[in-house]
Amino acid sequence: MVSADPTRSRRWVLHLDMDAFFASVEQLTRPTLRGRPVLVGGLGGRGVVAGASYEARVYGAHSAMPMHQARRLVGPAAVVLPPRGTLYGHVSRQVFDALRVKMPVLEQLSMDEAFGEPAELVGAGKAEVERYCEELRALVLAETGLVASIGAGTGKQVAKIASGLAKPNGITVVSPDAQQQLMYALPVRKLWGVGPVAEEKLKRLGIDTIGALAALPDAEVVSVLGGTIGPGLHRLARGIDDRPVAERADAKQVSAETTFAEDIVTLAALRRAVDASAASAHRRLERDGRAARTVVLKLRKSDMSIVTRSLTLPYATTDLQVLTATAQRQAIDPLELGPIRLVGVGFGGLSAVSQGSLFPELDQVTPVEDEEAEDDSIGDDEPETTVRWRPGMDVAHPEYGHGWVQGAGHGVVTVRFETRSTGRGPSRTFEDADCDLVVADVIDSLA
DNA sequence: TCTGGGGTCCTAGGACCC
DNA sequence: TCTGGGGTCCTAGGACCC
Repeated sequence: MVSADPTRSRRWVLHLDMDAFFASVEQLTRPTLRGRPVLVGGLGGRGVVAGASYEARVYGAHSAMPMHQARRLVGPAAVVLPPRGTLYGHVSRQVFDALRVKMPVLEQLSMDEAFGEPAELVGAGKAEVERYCEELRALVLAETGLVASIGAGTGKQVAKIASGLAKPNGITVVSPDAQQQLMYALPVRKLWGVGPVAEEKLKRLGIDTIGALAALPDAEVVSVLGGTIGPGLHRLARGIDDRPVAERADAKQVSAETTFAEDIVTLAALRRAVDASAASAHRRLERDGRAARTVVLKLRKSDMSIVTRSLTLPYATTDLQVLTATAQRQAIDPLELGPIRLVGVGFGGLSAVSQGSLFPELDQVTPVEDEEAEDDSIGDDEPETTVRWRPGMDVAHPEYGHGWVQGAGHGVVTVRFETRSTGRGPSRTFEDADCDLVVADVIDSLA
C-alpha cells in the first residue's frame, strides 16, 4: 500500500448528502405530506421519479424509475408532485451558505451533495470527526429544517460510500484501518466512474468486487478500461485517493431539453420544439450572464439513440434570434431521421463578455422558411380546456393564505392551505374561476 | 406504460496552420 | 513527385454522474 505523505493520509474528507432532498422539501413545506409516500417527478406517461420519500422507498420506488412503475409499486397512497426546481435551488443555497460558514471550501456536486475537507480535522481521531459531522448536521437542520447524512474517510471515494451507508439521518466515519475491509467487499459498480458498461466489461472477466479489481495487474486494468480511466479507477479500488476538494469551476455549458408525450414526426413540429428549447436555454444563459459561441442541437429518437449537431459561431453572443436560428439550421427532418421523443438546445463556448461582431457581414441570419407553419398546430396538447389549475401548484387566497393545489378538474379545484410553519392545514374546494385564488410564489411555502 | 433533465469528461477524425 | 510532424479547433458520439 502506498501512503507516501503522512500528513496527506491523515486528512479527512467529508461527503454531505441531503436525505431524499426533493421529497423532503415537499414534506417540509406541505405538512400534510409528512409521513406519506411522496414521488416527485414528471407526471406524464414518460416521466421518471426525480425524488422519492423514504415512505415511498419502502415499496421499492426510487429515483430514475419510470413514474408509472413507481406509482404502481406504491399504490393509491402515493402522492405524485411535479418538481419545484426554484424552491429546491433556494433551499440548497440555504444549506450550503450555512455550511460554508464552518467549511469555507465546499465542492458542490449537485443541489443536495458536497464534499468538504476541513483543515481543523487534519490528524483528528474518529470521535472528533463524528462530533464535527454532528455539528454540521445540526447546522443544516437548524437552518433549513432538513436532515443530511454525512460520510467521512481518507478520500472522496470512501467519504461518498460512507455517506450512503449513513443514510438515512446518520453519520458514518470510516477510519483508515477499517477502509480496506469495507471497500473490497463492495460491488465494483460502487466505484465513482464505473457505470453499466464498465461493470459489464469487468463482469465478463469475473471481476465483481472492488477487491477483485484491486488485485488485477495494472496492465490488465488498462486493457479493459482504457489508459485514461483505467489507472484512476485501479487506484481508487486500491484505496489510493488523494484528489483534492476544490470549488467547482463555472459551468461550461447551459442547456434545456424536453421529452414529448408523443413523438415528433413533422419538421414543423420540430421547428416549434427547437424554438421553445432555445428560448428556455437562453433564459439560463441570461441568468448565467455569459455569451455563447457554440450551439448544440440534441435529438433523441424513439429508439432512445441520440443525435447531436453543433455549430460554432465566429463570435460569442447572447442574441436570442441568432442563437435560435443557429439551432434551427441544424434541424433534421423527422421524415429522414425518424420519430423524435426529445429535443434539446445547449449553449457552449461560454465567455464572460458579449462581444460585438468583428465581422458584421457574417451576421446575416439566414431565416428558416417556416414551411407548413400553419398546419399541424393541433394535436400537440390535450383537449382545449384551458387548465388554469394543476396539481402541485402554489396558490394564495386572501382569507386562507398560502396553499397548494391537491386536485383539479370538473370545474373545481381543491387547495390545501399550509406552509412550513402552519402544521397540517385545512383543505377547501373552489370554483375553477374563483377570482380570489391566485398563483403564488413557491418560496412563500417556506414561511 | 419502459427509460427525465442537467451536467462533465473522453475519444477520435478531419481541417487547418506552421 | 507521393509526402513530416506537432498543435489547435471543430464536430459527433458515448460513458458517466446526480
